[in-house]
Amino acid sequence: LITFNTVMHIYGACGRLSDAKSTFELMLAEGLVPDVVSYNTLVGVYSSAGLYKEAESAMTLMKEAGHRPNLVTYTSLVNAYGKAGQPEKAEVMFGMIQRHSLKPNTVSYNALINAYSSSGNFDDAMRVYGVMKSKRVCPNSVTICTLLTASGKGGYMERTYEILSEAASHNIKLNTALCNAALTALIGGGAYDSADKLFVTMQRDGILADAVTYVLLIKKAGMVDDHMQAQKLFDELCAGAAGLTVEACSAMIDVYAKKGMPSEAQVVYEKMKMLGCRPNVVTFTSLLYAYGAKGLLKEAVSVFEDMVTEGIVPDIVAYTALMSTFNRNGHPEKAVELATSLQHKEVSYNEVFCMELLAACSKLMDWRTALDTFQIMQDAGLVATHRMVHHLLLVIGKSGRVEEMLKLFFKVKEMGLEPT
RNA sequence: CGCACGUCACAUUAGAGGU
Repeated sequence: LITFNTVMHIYGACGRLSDAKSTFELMLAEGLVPDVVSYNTLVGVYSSAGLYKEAESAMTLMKEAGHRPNLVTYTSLVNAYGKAGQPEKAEVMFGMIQRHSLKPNTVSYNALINAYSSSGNFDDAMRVYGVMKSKRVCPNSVTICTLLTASGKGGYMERTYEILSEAASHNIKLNTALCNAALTALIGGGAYDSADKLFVTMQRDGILADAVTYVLLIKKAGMVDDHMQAQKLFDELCAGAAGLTVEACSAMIDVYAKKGMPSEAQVVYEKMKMLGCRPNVVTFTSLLYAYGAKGLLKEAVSVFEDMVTEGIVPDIVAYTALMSTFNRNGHPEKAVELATSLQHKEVSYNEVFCMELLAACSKLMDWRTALDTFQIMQDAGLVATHRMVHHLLLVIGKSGRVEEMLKLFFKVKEMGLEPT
């Protein structure tokens, strides 16, 4: 039984949801009776993916089998809603914990705080933290880490130190993950000097920098235009004990991409392969961008092809980067063609992708495709933004279709998007 | 014999668009 539970968990951890589910079914077929942990694992697998509907039906399955959901089950569901970007529902689910006469513990509170953090709602994250303290539930280092992330995402970088002092007052020792979270908040808020200072403090206090720390520092170096420093850090990581990661390599390549140094990016790419670090879709996208931004269309396209040859499935970001390369290098028709060929594939459009497609339409004065794009967006349930609509109006207008343009203008207004 | 010990929930890092 424990073996099956563990296997399910492993599948879930690497995103292979259907394998996790079939393991559960296999378990039944083998005549084993799933226990509370089995069901919780199943709920947890779906929750981490933000699939709250599936998580809820797993809980229903659990009840039908005669098990009562426990604190772990409910906390998973709080997490499910958090991951789905629905903190209000997470809060409701949190309330269910008490309604079933269970007592939320530190992990439950952390999950709820993180639900608010993920959606950028720092105030509510802090509010829940306050409730947690008033109920005498002890915060731990995960709590502090989550709050730091919340402050960064919500744009309250200046509260970093205040939160760190919360850690001190609860006798929570700083660790690497905590410092990384603080560094992220500081760097995200542009407080580069403070970030440097914190890094010095880390070293002084013997808190080891890990691969995540290096990613942050490499990124920061890129942001202050110091690619030499970024490379130095990268070399340090390659040589050091922390271990090289794809994230670090991708970050390094991205620094060069943004600096317009594709050959240096290529060198990093070669080096990572030599060191046995496998490039992923992010790595390839950054490399592609490096070439595309420099006007090297052929090279960019060949990076894309290499990626596919390597058996890596391009995602929506990779496709968008390729489209943008076409657009920037005088081939908007290829961008449109690419988008058209995607209609049969398993990629879901997002707003960025649609904007890039619109940019192509605009260059081609292709108002029909532009309107189609808008329709596809609606069908996909994406909300129309002002930027999107402005772009669209311009394309149609510039194509000389005043009637269609006006029609759209009023249609959008009716949809509830007030003209600015 | 006792004790300890295995499976479930929470946090930090990389890529694309700008009227």
